[in-house]
Amino acid sequence: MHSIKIIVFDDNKRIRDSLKLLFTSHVEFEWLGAYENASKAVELVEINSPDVVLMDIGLPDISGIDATYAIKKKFPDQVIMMLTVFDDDDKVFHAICAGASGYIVKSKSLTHLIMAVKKAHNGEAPMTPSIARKVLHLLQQKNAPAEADAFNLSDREKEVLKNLVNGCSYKMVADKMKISYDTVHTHIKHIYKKLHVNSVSEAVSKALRHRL
Amino acid sequence: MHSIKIIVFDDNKRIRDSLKLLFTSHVEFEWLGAYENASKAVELVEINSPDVVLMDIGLPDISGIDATYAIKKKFPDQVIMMLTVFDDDDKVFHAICAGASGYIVKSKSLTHLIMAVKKAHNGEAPMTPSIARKVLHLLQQKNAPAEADAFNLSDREKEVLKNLVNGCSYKMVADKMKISYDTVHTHIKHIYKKLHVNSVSEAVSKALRHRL
DNA sequence: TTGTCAATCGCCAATTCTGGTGACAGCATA
DNA sequence: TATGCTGTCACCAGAATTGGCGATTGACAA
Repeated sequence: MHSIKIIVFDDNKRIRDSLKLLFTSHVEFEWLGAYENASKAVELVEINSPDVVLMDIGLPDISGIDATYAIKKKFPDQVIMMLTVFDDDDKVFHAICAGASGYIVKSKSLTHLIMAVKKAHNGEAPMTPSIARKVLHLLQQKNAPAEADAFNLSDREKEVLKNLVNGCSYKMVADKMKISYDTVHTHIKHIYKKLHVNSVSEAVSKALRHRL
Repeated sequence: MHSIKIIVFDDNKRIRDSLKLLFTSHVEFEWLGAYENASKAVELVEINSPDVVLMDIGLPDISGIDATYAIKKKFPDQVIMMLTVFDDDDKVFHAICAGASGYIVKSKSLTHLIMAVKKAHNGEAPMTPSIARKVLHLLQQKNAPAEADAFNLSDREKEVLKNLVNGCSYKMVADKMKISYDTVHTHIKHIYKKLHVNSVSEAVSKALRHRL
């Protein structure tokens, strides 16, 4: 198995130096260089074709997150590991959405870092447990259970609403549910009362927002 | 710091026994017992008030995921760690949505398990990197970038659409955007052509689905 | 300069939606 | 038994939406 090519973007010279020392002293790695800002990140990745990119988040000029977006856009399979002192929800969230493959805080030991880079290169997603926790919470939030019951819609009403969400007109709903147009009308009137809305568009957006 | 109380749900006797041996031989833990099915999980948790629940996924009768839902519903802060041989996307996904605080595969060493339980108890979210990768992918999917450009909507059209999504009528949109009713009408006609729809409800659901 | 396109506005007719007031059967529950 | 809820259906009038047909302006590219 050949060596893992590493490139680094970090504005802190001390960290660049210590990373260089770390990776050049391990034969499993090939050091491609470290850069203090990510403004030329895409070109550098293109030229050097690293196996793993180590990216700081709080970069001047272009943020590590934007750089990650840019790199991922051009090289979707590029492995990028976020390496940072911050671990606030928002940063973590955006980094992940940008396509980061791993996320470890700088306070971790250097052996941890070595392991993490190997894992990332291996297609896994190393991250500190505290980060993992944030990620779990984010995912849980994104998939909060339906709040359908809160509005107390009857089964039939839910069915009508579902069809509305799918873009059906009154007639089409009537057709699909094999009931008369006027019944659909009645159901919808009830739905409107319960959801406190008064148009299909409001009902649809409320339904989707509350995952009914 | 007092000992961490552990309760286990796993249908495999061999595993129950080895977990018992493991945790009773470490003073940091207090062994509350192991059960082969989760049908009484909620009551058992209520009676024993464990610090950490170890839950197998592939349980007979009631699945570990359902049990997790049930426990979390009654005790939202309960720490539950999934302990399983499976790591397919779907199971992982559902376990997380159910509220699992950690997710490690059984193949990991016992020392790993001990560490993981401690971390989970400490509010972190231990998970094997391969699981973490799945979680990242799930989150990335859930937040896929807007495909707005695909439909080629102009800025103004996007703005109108946004207002429709918020449940505005033509009149309200006109008001908000300080343009005439007929202009709104025209914009909407263009939007309908571009999105290949012919009603607000369809447009709204398409917009929300594609995160425009 | 010509053509294209976004953004603005207008009018008209057909269709659809909305809100109101009814009605009736069935089912559960108090 | 009475009451309430769900689900079904009907009619009406006013409001909103939809799909045509236009039009003018300004910006930008061929």
